[in-house]
Amino acid sequence: MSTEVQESPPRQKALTIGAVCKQLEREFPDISISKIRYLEDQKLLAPRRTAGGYRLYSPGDVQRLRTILRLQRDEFLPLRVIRQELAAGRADPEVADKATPEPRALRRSSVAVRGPGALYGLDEVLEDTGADRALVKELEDYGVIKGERRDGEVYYDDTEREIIRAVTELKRFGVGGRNLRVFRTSADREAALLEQILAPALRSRNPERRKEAVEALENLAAIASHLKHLLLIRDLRKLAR
Amino acid sequence: MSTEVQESPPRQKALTIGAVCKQLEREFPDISISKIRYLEDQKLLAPRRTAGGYRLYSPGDVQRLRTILRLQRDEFLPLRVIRQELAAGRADPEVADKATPEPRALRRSSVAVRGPGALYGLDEVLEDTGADRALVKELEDYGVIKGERRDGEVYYDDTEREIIRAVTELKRFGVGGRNLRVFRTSADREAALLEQILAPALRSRNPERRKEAVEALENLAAIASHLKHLLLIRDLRKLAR
DNA sequence: TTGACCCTCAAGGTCTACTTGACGGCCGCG
DNA sequence: CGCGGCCGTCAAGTAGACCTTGAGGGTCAA
Repeated sequence: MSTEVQESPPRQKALTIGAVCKQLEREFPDISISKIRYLEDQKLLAPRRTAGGYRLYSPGDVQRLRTILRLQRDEFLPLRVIRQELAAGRADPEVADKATPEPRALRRSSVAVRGPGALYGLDEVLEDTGADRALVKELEDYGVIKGERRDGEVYYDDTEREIIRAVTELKRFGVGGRNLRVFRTSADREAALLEQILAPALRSRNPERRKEAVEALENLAAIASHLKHLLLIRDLRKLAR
Repeated sequence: MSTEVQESPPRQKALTIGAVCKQLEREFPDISISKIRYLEDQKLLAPRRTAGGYRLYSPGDVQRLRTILRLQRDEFLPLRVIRQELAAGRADPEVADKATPEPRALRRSSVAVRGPGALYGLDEVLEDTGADRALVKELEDYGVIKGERRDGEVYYDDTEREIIRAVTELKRFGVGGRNLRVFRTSADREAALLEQILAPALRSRNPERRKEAVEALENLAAIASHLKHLLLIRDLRKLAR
């Protein structure tokens, strides 16, 4: 319940890389110094440094590392996905949590900016989302979705299908039509913001750099989505009382 | 257990490998004949064969293949683990069931509009998120977070702490200061929208109704967050070409 | 019989996740 | 101050997972 707050500065709890390694090797036998450094190289960690360049890991850093190793060992997640999960704050730092209702909820990589490319026919999408034809038309008119015309048929990708699903649900609550513009314009504005930041790299002729930029974009998107979510909650809490 | 095939009609839907491939390439664009053969090589499939050696896939085989591909794409499981899951009968072969009463249980990152619960001291938050004091001050000045003053100390709730964390990460990418206003104003606008819809119920004197309204608010917030996320991805895909 | 499809098997490619080694600097203790 | 034990970067190498390719040849249905 009450959060005990300690007064004095018990800061100073930072460890060197070797100490971290020793501390974790009981729980994760295949840890190593080089591996920890590698994880940093992959942008999964960012410990602070001493003047001389030594890495110093705070308890928070160590906890983050523990989470990374657990996701890797128990959930088999690739580092690229772990990075996004962490950026989006979607990873529970709790370890000894009580029963998880579902051992493994579907976790569809939620920030796949490079599309997988699966396409769905219109009827399939309608069936699947419970939307009606008029709604889809409306969304197309608003330019929210576009579909891909191919020999007389329209196909939608998975993001579009999910958009249709979400909008259908919102409609059941009475959010529809022009109200959706609120969402659209804010998304557009954020995209513009992110583009502005990454524009040079995205247009680089060096494919290496472009790949990095797309990855950064995915990470930024994950964090941005998370932030928006949090801000909305913050607003709604005020509302709810 | 002879492989006697009766003349009876309701069977005989076996497909050749090419046909299977064609059937699945909509849902799984990176499927290929060689990949299907590889999966068999890895003991994940065992279709029956014609006298001449051709593989013949029953509907059950195809379903199994679909499960494999889904576990691989959505759950990131390595083939070794998928093989075990299948052997243990632990994989759900059902996907196309239309009997979902509520279209979809949304259980994404929690939308706990009520109950903040724990409070965290400033130092704790700084330690934990890697933020610096100036950033927190800035966020307070912008009115994004507020903290709770209590006998000379400032405390933050978990949402605020996560906001600080997210903003800190964004900053590492070069998103800072006035750019954050984009996020803030869009969150505010959405909150206003949701309030407008639920205002009567929220202000009701009937506690039952108010409770319902808060629940609806949480649902709406979850869907709205998801939608924003999808829209952002849609925009970014265009960006990333 | 013919052309599209399928077979196996060996070799090779690409990607992720590290490890190794060379060369050198930092840190604290006596 | 100097010594031994950690720590730093960087380039190169390794191991395994997951497929693809290509050669050489057989099967199937019209």
